[in-house]
Amino acid sequence: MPSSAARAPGQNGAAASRRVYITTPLYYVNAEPHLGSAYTILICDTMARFHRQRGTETYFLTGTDEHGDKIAQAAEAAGEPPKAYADRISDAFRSTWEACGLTYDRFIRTTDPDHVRTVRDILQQVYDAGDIYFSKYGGLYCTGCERFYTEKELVDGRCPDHRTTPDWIEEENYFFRMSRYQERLVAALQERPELVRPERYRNEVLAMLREPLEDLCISRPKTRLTWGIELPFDDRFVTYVWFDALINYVTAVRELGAERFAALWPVANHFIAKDILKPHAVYWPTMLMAAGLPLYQHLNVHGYWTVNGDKMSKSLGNVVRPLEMKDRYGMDAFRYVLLRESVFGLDADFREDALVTRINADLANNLGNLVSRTLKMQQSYFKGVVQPRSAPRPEDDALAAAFAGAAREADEQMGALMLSRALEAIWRAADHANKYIVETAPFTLAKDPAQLPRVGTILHNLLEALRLMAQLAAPFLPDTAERLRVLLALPADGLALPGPAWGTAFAAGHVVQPPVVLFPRIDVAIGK
RNA sequence: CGCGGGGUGGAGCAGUCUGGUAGCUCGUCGGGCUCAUAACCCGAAGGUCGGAGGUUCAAAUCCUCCCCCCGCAACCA
Repeated sequence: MPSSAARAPGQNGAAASRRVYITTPLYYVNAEPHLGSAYTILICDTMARFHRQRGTETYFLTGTDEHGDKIAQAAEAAGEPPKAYADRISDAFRSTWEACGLTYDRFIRTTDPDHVRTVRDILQQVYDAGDIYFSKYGGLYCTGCERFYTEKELVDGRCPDHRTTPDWIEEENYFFRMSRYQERLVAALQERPELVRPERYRNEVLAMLREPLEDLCISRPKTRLTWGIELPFDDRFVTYVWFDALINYVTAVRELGAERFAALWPVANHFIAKDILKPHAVYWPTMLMAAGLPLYQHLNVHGYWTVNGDKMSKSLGNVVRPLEMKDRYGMDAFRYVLLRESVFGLDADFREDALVTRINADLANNLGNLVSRTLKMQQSYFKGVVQPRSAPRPEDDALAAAFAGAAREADEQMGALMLSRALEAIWRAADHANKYIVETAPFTLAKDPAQLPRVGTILHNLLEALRLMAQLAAPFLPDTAERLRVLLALPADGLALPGPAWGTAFAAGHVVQPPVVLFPRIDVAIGK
């Protein structure tokens, strides 16, 4: 049954249309994966799993952005050709994401031939349409940095890095007539309030657009930079890295053929962090307008992570690496903490002590222990054999209702990108199941043989609760959901939605497994 | 006159858009249970929601002013 959220227009259009296209940013290959890059892709992975579980056609894209000045310089510093350097870092991303069990459909690289082709096609098209022109550009250029500076960026008129006075140089370049699309972009933001969300970022974009929009310089002369995609209409220049990178979102689905492109592109959901808001909320939609393509469905913007209250940086040495967290705590636990401890759109603080507390409280004590006690009783009293359910009592109905309510609320919250609240809702249902055990006290009833049928019913209900926990938690904790599914001896597709009605998933004679510890409690003092 | 974010019981955070019993997790104290990962359940203490003024029958929430903290070089989601 479709939830109210799935039907709410604008709220959850992706679900309503039964297909969704999810993208991470393309990670720039000048640094290796860290907490921030992991967070974005984890949200995307969770959303993708959520939609797939509901039978929504889902395409999920990630990849790496590999052209531009900074990469050329980093490669030189590393004593490698740019492509070899990009290969190396790109592999680091891919292998990290693979180790994390992420379920993207394609890992695109801006050096991929199909992408290069698409970029050149679009450039040519926009050029032919008259939205790209050739002009002189003057600016303050630091030869040490090989880049232009604005007056504001200079410190006492000097380059902040080299402390030299930049030269005024003039250069001829190609420009994209972005200014032409300013009004249309403002109109789009007003007509579709959820184009950029949460609202704080939409407001920020509207604030940017109160100033006149300048045209965008989209080329770099090869005399200055060769590591890029050559302009199709002038081989003396390569493409500015943002113009190149953003187009990846189109490349990936264009390669799937015209039909799927037409279906998937309008339901594009980009997920980004707030630092790259402007390219995605201003450059990209105007580029799409110029290319005659529809705008994306949503630009979803999240906040930043600090670490123990500090900005995460290499110089502070507090960079959190996803693989280290996975090795130390397990991928599901790491996923859970990131998604539970942050509110989409707001900044969040990562603290390892808070992570341990959260894992112990929610995963070990609440969910893990619920699994242990339920399966243990099922084992002790019935050797794992599921008993028939007799007529439900009010407390049984209340348990079922708690899970139905959690499912509904999780759906609603996911539609609004409130992953943390979806998890809260699901865990309230687990709470309810723990209370249900105390309330119904099957361990007391079991002492009286005459009460065994009631005990069987209670445990049957609890197994249903575990099944729904696995089902609801699956997008967030995929490995745990799978382990639970196996413990419950459910079929491989046993967690898909909509699943069997409450009380009908376990046939007579069904045998479940003895308990295992899903999440060992972590000793706070040691950290494990 | 820069831009943005934030100030909510001991700690960490939701809630503010769409005013109406101040909520969650952890911690503390007391009790219960014994199926369970010393887990689970119940109860309690603890907050003038940064300050001042205003609107309102009613303000953490709307308006005005003020104070304080944090980002805005690079790395980079």
